[in-house]
Amino acid sequence: MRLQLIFGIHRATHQIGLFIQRSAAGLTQAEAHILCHLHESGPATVSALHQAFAHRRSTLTSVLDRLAASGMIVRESSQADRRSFIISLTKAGKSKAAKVHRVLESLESSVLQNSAPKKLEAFNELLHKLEQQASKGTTK
Amino acid sequence: MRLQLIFGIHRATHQIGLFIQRSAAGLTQAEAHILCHLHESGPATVSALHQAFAHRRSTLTSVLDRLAASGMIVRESSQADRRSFIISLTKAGKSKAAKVHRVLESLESSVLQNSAPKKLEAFNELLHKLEQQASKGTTK
DNA sequence: TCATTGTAATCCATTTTCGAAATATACGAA
DNA sequence: TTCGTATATTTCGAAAATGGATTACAATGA
Repeated sequence: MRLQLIFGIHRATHQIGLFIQRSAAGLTQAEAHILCHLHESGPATVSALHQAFAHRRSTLTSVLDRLAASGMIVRESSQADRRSFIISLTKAGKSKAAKVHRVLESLESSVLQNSAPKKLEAFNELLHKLEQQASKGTTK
Repeated sequence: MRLQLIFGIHRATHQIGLFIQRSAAGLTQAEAHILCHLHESGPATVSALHQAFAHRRSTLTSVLDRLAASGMIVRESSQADRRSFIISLTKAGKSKAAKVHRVLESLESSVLQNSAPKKLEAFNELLHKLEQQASKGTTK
């Protein structure tokens, strides 16, 4: 039997990475994603970003270090839980994030246009099931 | 507007990576994928693998180096085109590949079972469109 | 044939990602 | 309070991925 989901997802991920490189000069795929997430959902903790993308926490630390070094984000320690940091976009970060988000959005919409909503639904359903199954048995 | 496809794909990729680590001791996600591909489709050139997964060629070289070093694959230069190498599984590689393939297959089938074929179709359609759009404008 | 251009894959230096251990804070129970 | 355990994040060194230059071969046209 042929693997039908996994290979495609893997290839798509790489292709998206290449796309980001071409269109978002100077940003890593991870960096672009994080900026976009912050753009969409506002300030977030490292944990939240971890949940959103399933990077390793230490990977996130590096990515955030880079984004902070280039002035895109700031870390402020949360007063609700002083172990946590709240990551938020700087002015420069907001502008960059908006730009990248626009590009990715147009990529998505060019895929989704003329496509029945049912299809998107089915796509997300399978993807979600896959994530669940893959993370089954993981306590954390 | 919210990104609906890209984030999910990214997260799923990572999750699959974690899954592979847990179930295929000692293999990288990339290594596992390559073994599975060879298992499914038989000997292949580096280019073919490149097309299948969209890794950078230099990345593939490293991955293949590792797989060769651990005795999973061999490189034989192609006689049709002596610039190319044909990658094939060794005995040990075949056994490992079959094992990993079985695991990933069962992951997929647990996702696909009880799921209308239409859904898989829709999934692949969107994924394929996405790849196309993302690689648009790329000569190579 | 020769020169030119293109393709396949690798090598090396650099960047990114990661794992394990460490640091700091939170929280529940004795 | 004080201990023990759990959570949030970072640090640091190592492994993996990458970009650019390089080598080797192929293919085309004069």
